[in-house]
Amino acid sequence: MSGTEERELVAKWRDLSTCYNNVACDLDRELQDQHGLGLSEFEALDRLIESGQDKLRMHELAEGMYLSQSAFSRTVARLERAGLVGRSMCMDDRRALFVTATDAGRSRHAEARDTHRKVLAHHLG
Amino acid sequence: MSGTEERELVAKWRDLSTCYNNVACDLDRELQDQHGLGLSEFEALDRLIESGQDKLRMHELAEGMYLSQSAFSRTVARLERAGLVGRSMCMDDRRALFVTATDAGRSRHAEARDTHRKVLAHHLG
DNA sequence: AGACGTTACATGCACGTGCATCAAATGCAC
DNA sequence: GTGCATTTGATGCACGTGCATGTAACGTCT
Repeated sequence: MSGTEERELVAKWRDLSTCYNNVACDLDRELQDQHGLGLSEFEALDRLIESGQDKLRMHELAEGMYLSQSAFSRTVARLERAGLVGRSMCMDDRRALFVTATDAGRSRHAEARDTHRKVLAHHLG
Repeated sequence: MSGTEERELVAKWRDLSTCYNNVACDLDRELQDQHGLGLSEFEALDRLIESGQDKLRMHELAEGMYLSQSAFSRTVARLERAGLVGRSMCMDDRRALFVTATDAGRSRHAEARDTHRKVLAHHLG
């Protein structure tokens, strides 16, 4: 690999990193300040509601979210503690848990959604 | 903003997020396993050495690194504890500290640099 | 049925991070 | 000069994360 290629590669990585961190930082701050939601909390709530399903297994909801299993488990626990989602037993498979959005969760999501989209539009639009 | 535009925006953000996390995760793991360096530690060391300067003020080195001042301070502290950089007083401004790479720091960087570039090439090449 | 590996979630722990704050040195106004 | 805001870097604290592990409920194979 030539020095020029290397420098381009590193520059590309720094751009990616800078861009991601700018958006994530801004997003987290806005969601936290205006709606009391962390970024991963919003992301989980958003995926749950946008899925169209009224209940999803933990494992299904976790798919595609860049969080470890433990981090995701705690994220849902925080959402539950805040009254935004509920967890219920799954009778087909008693190891699994269903996650459902509460009314409070739906309305909080509706509010936060605008903030989320606005920040994204500002950075990526 | 139309629903289509929104979905595109969210999709773009998820792509960015996914891509960044994949690279960062892989990079951190490889650097940690093979060279005992965290990602932010490598990044700081890399910027210090690639700067061409043999010493930089903390504040200068921190520029462009997506870390809070406190996180950066601790990152350099870890590098110092590992013997990879040294900190020395700056006589022009006695608040400031100079950071310099040690020989151990330079050789560790030389080793880790290949790993770093290889991971970047694999993901972004 | 019994044994064993696998899957789904939760939890103890160590660690890196950001925020707020602190101490010290500097610059600036007067 | 004195006073005060600003800058530089360190630190206490709370918190989110990943890793390893634990627990319980599957599935499979004999």
